[in-house]
Amino acid sequence: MREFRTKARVLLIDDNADHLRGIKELINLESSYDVAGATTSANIGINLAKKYRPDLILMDINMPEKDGLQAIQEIERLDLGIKVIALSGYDDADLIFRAMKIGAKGYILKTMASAQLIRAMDEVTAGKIYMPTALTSRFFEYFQLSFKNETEADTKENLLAYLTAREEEVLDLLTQGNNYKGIAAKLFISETTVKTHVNNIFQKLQVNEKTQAVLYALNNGFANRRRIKLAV
Amino acid sequence: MREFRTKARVLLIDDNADHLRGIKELINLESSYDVAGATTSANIGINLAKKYRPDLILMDINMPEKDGLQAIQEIERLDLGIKVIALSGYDDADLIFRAMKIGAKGYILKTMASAQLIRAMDEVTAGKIYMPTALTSRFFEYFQLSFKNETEADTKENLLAYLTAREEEVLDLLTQGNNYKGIAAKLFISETTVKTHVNNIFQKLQVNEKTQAVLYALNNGFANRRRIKLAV
DNA sequence: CAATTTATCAATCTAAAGATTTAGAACAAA
DNA sequence: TTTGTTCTAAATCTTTAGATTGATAAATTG
Repeated sequence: MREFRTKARVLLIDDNADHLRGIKELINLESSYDVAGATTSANIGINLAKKYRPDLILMDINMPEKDGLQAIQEIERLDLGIKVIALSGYDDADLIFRAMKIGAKGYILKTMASAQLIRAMDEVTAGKIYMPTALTSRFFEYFQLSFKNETEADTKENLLAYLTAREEEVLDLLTQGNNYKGIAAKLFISETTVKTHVNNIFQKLQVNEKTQAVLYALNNGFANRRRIKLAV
Repeated sequence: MREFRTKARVLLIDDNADHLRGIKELINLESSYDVAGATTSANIGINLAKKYRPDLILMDINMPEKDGLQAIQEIERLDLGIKVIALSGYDDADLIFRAMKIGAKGYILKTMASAQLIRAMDEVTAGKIYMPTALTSRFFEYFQLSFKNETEADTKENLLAYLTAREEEVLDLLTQGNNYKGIAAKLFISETTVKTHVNNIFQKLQVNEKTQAVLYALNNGFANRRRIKLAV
């Protein structure tokens, strides 16, 4: 499959010149990829990325001069569709989490076999996100730990459950910053009715002002359920 | 390696009786596992989990009676150290995300080869978290999408930067649900001073009420910076 | 040093929020 | 059918919130 496409062009960024040379040779052995450039400087790497628009970047994230994670973020913000694979010496869960958060398409340890790197390059080139099984496990442990507190908070009774459908609508509009007049207009009801609903909401949530109701809602999974909070 | 340990005990929960039987036979063929129980009811399954304390649970998460995700969450809350692998008919990113969020140790599609299931069971029994490569990619796409808005939001000017130290203090107390009297008491200043600060905050954040200022603060990385928001 | 920013406070408004009581209509459940 | 819940609304009242103007002292900056 790979054989039938144009060779993917790869940019290498690693402050360790020896390692850089090693990867370069490894990739040159692979018929599917061309090394479009190689540099030991993150800043130069970012400029090369802009200039040569490679398909793929292998980025060492443990560099002294400039943080590799920051470099990845800058490249992602350019929005050039360049896929970045993070290379790291450490299987640190926080590093993995942060790299994936900012948009790395893969995360490989330098100690891993070259086959693993090629596998990652193949998958990422094919539009997928790739991470070795061992690191995936590491990532998820960290991920689940982040949610643990929140999940425990869920254990306590959620007063939002007592709200009626209409009260939820009103509260939802409150969490969007509306005042009572605005809510009345949007729901086509009178402002006094809104006040009635709001007072009922206060009773049920055991608060006595708008802002507190909104804060309760946001802290207890209401409204923008699109937003998932990660306590890290 | 597995041969030298006691057989791990597995509880099966799947509303589809045929599928349940299939998995049971599959596991019986595996010398490393014993089926400790099998049921088509999530509720009965939870009770069996309490009673028999299996090492592992294979939980179908697409059940009509009770949501499998909810069942996983209940089992996690029991904190019995039972590892749960989610079985699903769908490779839906949101389902995967939610299952892993609440603590599933693995996620396997029913359509996957039995070897995949055994692999997952082996890994999870060994204390790791396991997800097939294809699903991992799916998960991370969703994960990165969640963070994209936030990253972009960072790009736009953050009006919070214009606040003075005192104004930040006042805003912080606002985001904790205090009214002006409360803030005055906590900062040992008069209520009119609080009002002055609040009015200045409004100017700078370009809003005109307390709740909106609080919402702006929460949506723009103010205060609880421990919390990372995942816009999903 | 002069100018600016920041933090403090008062007084005075208007507008909005919040509490409380009462009540009719629609609807579902017992 | 009766009972209960939900949604609607008005009237009334008290309390906050919010806008505006003006003023002082301290700290900062040019």
